[in-house]
Amino acid sequence: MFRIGEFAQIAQVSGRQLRFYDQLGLLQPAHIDQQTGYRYYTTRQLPRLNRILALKELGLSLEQIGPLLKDEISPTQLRSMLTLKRAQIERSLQEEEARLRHIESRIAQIDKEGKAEDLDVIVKSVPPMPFLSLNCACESMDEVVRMVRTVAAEGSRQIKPGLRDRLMVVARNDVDSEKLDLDIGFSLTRPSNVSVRIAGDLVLRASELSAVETMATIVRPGTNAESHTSFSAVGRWIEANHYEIAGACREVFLEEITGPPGFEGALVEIQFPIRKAA
Amino acid sequence: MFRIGEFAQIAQVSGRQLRFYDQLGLLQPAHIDQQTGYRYYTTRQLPRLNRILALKELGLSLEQIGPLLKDEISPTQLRSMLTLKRAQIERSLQEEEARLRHIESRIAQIDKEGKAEDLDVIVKSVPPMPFLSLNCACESMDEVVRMVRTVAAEGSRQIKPGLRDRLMVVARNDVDSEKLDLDIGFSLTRPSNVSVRIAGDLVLRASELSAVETMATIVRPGTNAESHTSFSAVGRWIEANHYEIAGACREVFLEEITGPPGFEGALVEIQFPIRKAA
DNA sequence: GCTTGACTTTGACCCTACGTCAAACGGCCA
DNA sequence: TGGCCGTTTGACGTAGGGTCAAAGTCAAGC
Repeated sequence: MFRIGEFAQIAQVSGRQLRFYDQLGLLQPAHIDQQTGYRYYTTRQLPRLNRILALKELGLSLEQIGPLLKDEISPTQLRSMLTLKRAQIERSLQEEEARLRHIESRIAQIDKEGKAEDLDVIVKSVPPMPFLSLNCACESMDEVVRMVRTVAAEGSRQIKPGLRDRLMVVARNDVDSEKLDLDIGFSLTRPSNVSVRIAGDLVLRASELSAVETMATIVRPGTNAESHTSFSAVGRWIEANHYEIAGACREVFLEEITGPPGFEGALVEIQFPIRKAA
Repeated sequence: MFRIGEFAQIAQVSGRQLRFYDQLGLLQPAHIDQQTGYRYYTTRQLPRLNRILALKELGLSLEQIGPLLKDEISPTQLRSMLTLKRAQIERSLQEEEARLRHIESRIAQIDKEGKAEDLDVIVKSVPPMPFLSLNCACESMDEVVRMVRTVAAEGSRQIKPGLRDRLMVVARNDVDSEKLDLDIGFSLTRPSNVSVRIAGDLVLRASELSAVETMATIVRPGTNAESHTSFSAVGRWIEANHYEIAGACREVFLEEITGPPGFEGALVEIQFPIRKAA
């Protein structure tokens, strides 16, 4: 019969831990003095405690361990618990590895360039959303800019605020042909079949933007002139983290476009659908 | 100006999270209505929020992230934080990998043998401790048993209880020669220079058992006849978990030896110093 | 027998990074 | 003006204990 301190020393755990396990019913003392409340343990309880510790080492929670201590537990049940846990560990291993690559690429970037530009790339998922857009194949960036401003202006005027959500540009990057093949329009707060006529034969038509589960995004402040740095930041990030581009890039205008041409102040979120590289 | 819900939706975080970051001072709303307490956010705060999320993704705690958001933070400081974190992740990666190997070996064992025997092997570290022992090279297990019982009996009689701790047998496994080269004696609760004479020329002399940082241990109940299964369980465990034996095996008698010869009821902890295999 | 110091008890609060729930109040649309 | 959703603060919960406090116990030395 040992008091809790000595038993704790033998088993290399803390007294607090033993009291905790007692409280959870995982390991009850062999005897409790009714007068003093002192817990007394015997060496016969060491195997049980060690089994608890061993299962804990495997990553199981104390709650999961409880049932596994009963004698009538079958190897099959134990096996299935372990298999479950294995899957969990494999997942978390991959996450940790990703984190590690991630950090290493940041450190390398700091060493190389003196700063970490792509610190602001974050991964998110987007739900499907109704989209009211115009397809246009532009020849130049200037043409894109003019078209976006036109759509923005007409959209703001003709789509009622309760339906209109945010101005977006979606690349139809089938192949990087000479032309910029874009969908320019507004996401909607709810499905709708309206169409909006702009300047003659240009019409915004309803469609749906599909959901994307993993999307590398960056919020870019400032002018178009600097946009390439944001794009390259995302590109580096994607490469450094072993992803690859898996779809059409989107640009979401987070603010209404106001002021002089060029979108100088507008915050834009650039979104790249990605998937883990093979 | 967005209310918290819309801003949360844009940034793909929960409102609770934004309030929490506000409370920590990580991200304060652009404006708070003094009448209603409503928080209002603008797109200008998205970059800061994204930086928080990105750093969190790297595994930094919110507390660590706080200072990194200040503009005057130098890339050097950032680099050192990241390097620190990298080391942490590398450690936890190794632990997870060990856990995974561990689990897989258990699953394999269940599949092969229908049960998991080495579930009770646990790793601990032991501090250095004073030791009062007799070296003896025995020819047979019978001789070992007799000698251990003699030492146990004499030790119990001659070493005062306050000083005497536990009966131990330490293998001097220089090479596995024919003879069993053992130290048999008692660990002591404090350093001492006493020596104890047993039966003529046999004398227990004081020494010190060195500390061992990683020790694979198992508690074996029952008779010597079954001891080999415990040894082999530890052996399999060591192999499956990519360790190797790194020193002399110890056996610690967790109970006083009483009753008829053979240690039938005595619980013994077997300890193997181990190190990670190359 | 008494003192002293080491040990043990219960209880409470702390940690991360929020999720969940409740009661009360604000904003917006028909 | 009612209804409905959104927002506020506050409290409580999570896993696995660590740490601390006040009060009671044990064993050894004198």
